[in-house]
Amino acid sequence: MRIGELSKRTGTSRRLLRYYEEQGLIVADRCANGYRSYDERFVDRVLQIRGLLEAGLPTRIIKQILPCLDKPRVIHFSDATPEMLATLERERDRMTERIACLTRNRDAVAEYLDAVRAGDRQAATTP
Amino acid sequence: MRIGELSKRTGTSRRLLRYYEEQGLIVADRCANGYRSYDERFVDRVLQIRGLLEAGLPTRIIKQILPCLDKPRVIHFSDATPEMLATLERERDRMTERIACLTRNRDAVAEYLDAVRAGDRQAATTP
DNA sequence: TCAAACCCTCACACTTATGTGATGGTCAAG
DNA sequence: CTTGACCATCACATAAGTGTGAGGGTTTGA
Repeated sequence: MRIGELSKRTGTSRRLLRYYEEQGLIVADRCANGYRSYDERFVDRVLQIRGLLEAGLPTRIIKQILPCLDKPRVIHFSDATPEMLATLERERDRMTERIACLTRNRDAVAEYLDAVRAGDRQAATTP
Repeated sequence: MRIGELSKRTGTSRRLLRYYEEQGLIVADRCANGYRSYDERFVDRVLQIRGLLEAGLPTRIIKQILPCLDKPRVIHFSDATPEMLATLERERDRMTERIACLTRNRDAVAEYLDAVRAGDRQAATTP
């Protein structure tokens, strides 16, 4: 598929798809005419990237963790330098912190909404 | 406490504390000489703001959800317009999505690290 | 064959969260 | 009274993610 279709299927502008490529997050191959060519797997990959960006991770970090997330879990030990592993552990912990913070605050928002709704119900039944 | 102490206690630069104020996330009162003055509660509040920023929420949204998170759960129904409630529900759902995405990817990173460690152990015991 | 709809690269612009520095006021300790 | 450590505002700068448009090729269908 070409960039336009990938753009539609991921809800991501062409501009951004090119940007992700520039940042090394995806590597498209090229047709004879120079057009980028993507296969099915790019759809999920792009959605994953967007989810991580949305969750506050910078492309620099996403680039580092993406290779760990490939489906046929093939570990290239040559890639896994100690520094790399340390980085990944740090990122894993940071992600855990983010999850905790988001969960705490989401629950508080949800609780607030529930309370408002309870108040509404009471206000409606006891005027 | 003045801005310098709040900065130290929250690990947040003075510049950013002023920025958060400019964005309406915190409201400091002023001493006679114009210095900002903060009480204890600002420490947690600032840490909460940083956690949410870190988790990818923009100040615009943080400003909207912060009032729901106050401890003495006092609901100002006058504040709770239908649009406001709709916004909060949307944000709650977005936060839930972020949490899911982060959890998925964090688990994948953790799994990868575990696999590498298992491989190391095996490589070490069967050379 | 011509137009519409793609694609390419390049470049400038904007927003958001930040850093840094200039310029100057306040205050406490020597 | 001066020095150093605070504080204030203001302005300029930067990186990251993203939009937009110019200038120019390719493909496809009427």
